[in-house]
Amino acid sequence: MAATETLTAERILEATEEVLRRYGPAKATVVDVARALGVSHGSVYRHFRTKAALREAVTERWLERNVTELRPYAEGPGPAAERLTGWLEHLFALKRQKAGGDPELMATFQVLIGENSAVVDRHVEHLVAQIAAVLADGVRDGVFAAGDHGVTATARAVFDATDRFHDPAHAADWAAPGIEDDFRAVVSLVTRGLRA
Amino acid sequence: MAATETLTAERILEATEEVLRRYGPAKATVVDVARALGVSHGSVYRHFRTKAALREAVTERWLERNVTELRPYAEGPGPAAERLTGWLEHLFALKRQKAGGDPELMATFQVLIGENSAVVDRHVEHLVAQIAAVLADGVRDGVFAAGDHGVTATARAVFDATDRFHDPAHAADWAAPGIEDDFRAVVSLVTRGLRA
DNA sequence: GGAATGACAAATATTGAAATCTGTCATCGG
DNA sequence: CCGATGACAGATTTCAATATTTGTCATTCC
Repeated sequence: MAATETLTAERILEATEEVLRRYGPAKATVVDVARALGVSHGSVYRHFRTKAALREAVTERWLERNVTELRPYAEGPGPAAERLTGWLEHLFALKRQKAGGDPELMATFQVLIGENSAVVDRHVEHLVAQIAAVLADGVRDGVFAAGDHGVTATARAVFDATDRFHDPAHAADWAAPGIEDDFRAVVSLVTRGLRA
Repeated sequence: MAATETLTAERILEATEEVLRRYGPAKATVVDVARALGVSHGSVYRHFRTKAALREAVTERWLERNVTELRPYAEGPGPAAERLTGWLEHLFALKRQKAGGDPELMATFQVLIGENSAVVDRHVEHLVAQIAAVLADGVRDGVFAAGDHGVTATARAVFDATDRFHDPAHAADWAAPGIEDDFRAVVSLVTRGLRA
């Protein structure tokens, strides 16, 4: 039906996301994706060497959106301390919203995450770099101390310390009552630890 | 063969642990446990109402050992700051050792953990209480600040912030190079955050 | 010429019948 | 009398036959 438009990697990725959303990671097949696009599955293989590569590309796209959403905090103006808490709160809110709003989609996402740890590692690098940018501003302004092992190591420590509030592995906890308090307590502990 | 000894809950738990170790969580059956003890499976049901209850008891025993191992840091003498880092390091070392030394056993353990979240929650309470005891000593001695929301909330924040280094969900990461540095960076950040 | 197709082999997943396991309980034996 | 037994029904798991999917490639079509 959509055979009029040319088949691009982008269109295949959109269809794949839709198929994953509808059937889940276990049942979504390349044939399903091709059917959704009204083409033969052979055509999909022209754009993606394997099913794994296709799923990896979807995962990458998905994660990339988070980085984009958080960029304002990393680059935006304002005091570094507020930008850091804003960044952490926004990340947690994003994740919680996704996990709470559509648990099945979150489960699908978690499977993809598990399949593509290399992609995830690269994504974590991006996020840590965003934290590091905020920390660097804070150090420059004298509100944060440069950590014992450099800003990047400290940024990673901030990311690791808040792991429970952004790692999909903990998504099941995010609906628990009191999780907000736990989050605030950790953020408070971490920001105290950063103070100059 | 061991039919001479009386059948106790304790002996059943030992046999169950052995069976779990040998066959893994998916294959370990109540019949296997009974066979290992040389009794009928009906006898096992005299001591544990269900297979789930049996597994829960094993999980509880397993976790209890950790609490015992860490008690010296919680109660022992010495400066609170050193006891805290010692406690955190010992916990991480314990977990890493188990995960690295016998990955299959760790996987088994992780399945049991997942099945028995109520038991795990109680166990976490115990661990947080141990941290809280150290923090309370530190506050008394003037080396730690009482957190904004009380010692227990702060203790939980310490536990949460170091989650990546004790939660079995992250066991796969514990063999990565640089994990030691990551751990030290988080502990450093946290202890800074606690200082009076 | 270059993108799209669909037949095909090998790998993977599904299915349903057979086997095993869980949990109960009437009976046994010390 | 009281713990242990094993036969049993219903639930779950296993296994092997069957069907689907993945990935390739010679051929088709624009």
